[in-house]
Amino acid sequence: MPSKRTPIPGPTAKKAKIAAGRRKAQDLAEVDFGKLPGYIGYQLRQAQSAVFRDLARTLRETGVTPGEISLLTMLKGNPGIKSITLTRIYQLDKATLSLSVKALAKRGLIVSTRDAADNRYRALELTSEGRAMLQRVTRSIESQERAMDDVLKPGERGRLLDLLNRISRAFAR
Amino acid sequence: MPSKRTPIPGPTAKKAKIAAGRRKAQDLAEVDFGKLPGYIGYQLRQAQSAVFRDLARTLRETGVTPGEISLLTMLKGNPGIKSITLTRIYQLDKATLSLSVKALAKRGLIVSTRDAADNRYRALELTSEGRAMLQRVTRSIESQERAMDDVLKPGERGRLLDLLNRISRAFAR
DNA sequence: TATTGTTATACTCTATAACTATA
DNA sequence: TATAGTTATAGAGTATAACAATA
Repeated sequence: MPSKRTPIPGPTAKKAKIAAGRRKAQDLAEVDFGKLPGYIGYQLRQAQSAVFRDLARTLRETGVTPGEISLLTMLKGNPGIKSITLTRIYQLDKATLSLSVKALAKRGLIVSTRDAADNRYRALELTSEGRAMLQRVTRSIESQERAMDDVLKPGERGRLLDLLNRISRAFAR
Repeated sequence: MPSKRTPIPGPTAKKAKIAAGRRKAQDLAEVDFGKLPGYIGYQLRQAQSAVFRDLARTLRETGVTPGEISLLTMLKGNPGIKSITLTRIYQLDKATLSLSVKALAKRGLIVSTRDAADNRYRALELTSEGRAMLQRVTRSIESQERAMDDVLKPGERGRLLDLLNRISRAFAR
């Protein structure tokens, strides 16, 4: 004899769940965001965090972060580049970059060798493993970029890049 | 009798410093960014971090972070809002939001009171100190937004907000 | 003295897991 | 059982300070 309340969600439970979902959506629709949506700073943060979250999901099993992809790409285009140059580009403290370099080196993706001309420097380079990894994660990046193109009309990608670039430069010191 | 090397930088030292500055700028100009500048994800991160850094500088003495400003604004427009609603909006774990709420409450900017109808909920509200603080930091936000308008042509703000919004929604799950 | 880089330490933001209280 | 919230803990990512090596 079945009990009045079955552990298997029946039609009633299912309906309740859908109703709860609607109620939540309704709650969110009623929320007043004030002036926030009109702030570029706010929309920038929302977009950046959505994109970052999505990419992190895709990259999870590679163990490479979006920031590390930038570093690997810079090393590919500029073999032998110095840490100090990268700190200037990304406005990072040299201690911060030193840790990233150490982590990438430990995983065998990059090597740092002493500069012959000036022994204070270390020349950073991709290993062949690093090059392979970069190729792999670049595919993820570019598939994400194509997903963005799906919500952009022709010409809008270029306009967005230009606008973002001008905002960056307005606050670069 | 003055030593050969004076601790006050003379014209020679000044020239050397300028030359070093030029050399650095030259180094940076020669860097190959590869495909990075063509990625929306990359430009988004650069812009967001430049804007965030600038705002953090302005807000330093208030002790309020950009994320906390969003929360305070939401509480102003939606007095009595529940934590759980905010976690859905900002895709944050309830534990993360609990810590933010605790920190703001400790500083006397918000209060959380038990909901009479359903005791599981806590209704969040601004205190008068919170309202005053929000007014103060909103001035910083809006002055930063005006600085952005300086690099935007008429109509571009609206277009940028729309583009960012579409990117956010493309990756919201 | 100035520059490059490393290490120790700490702070912020975030998540996961285990928990309590309530429905 | 499900939901709201808290606490403990841990992992990124970042900065500051002190240091060593080199110029």
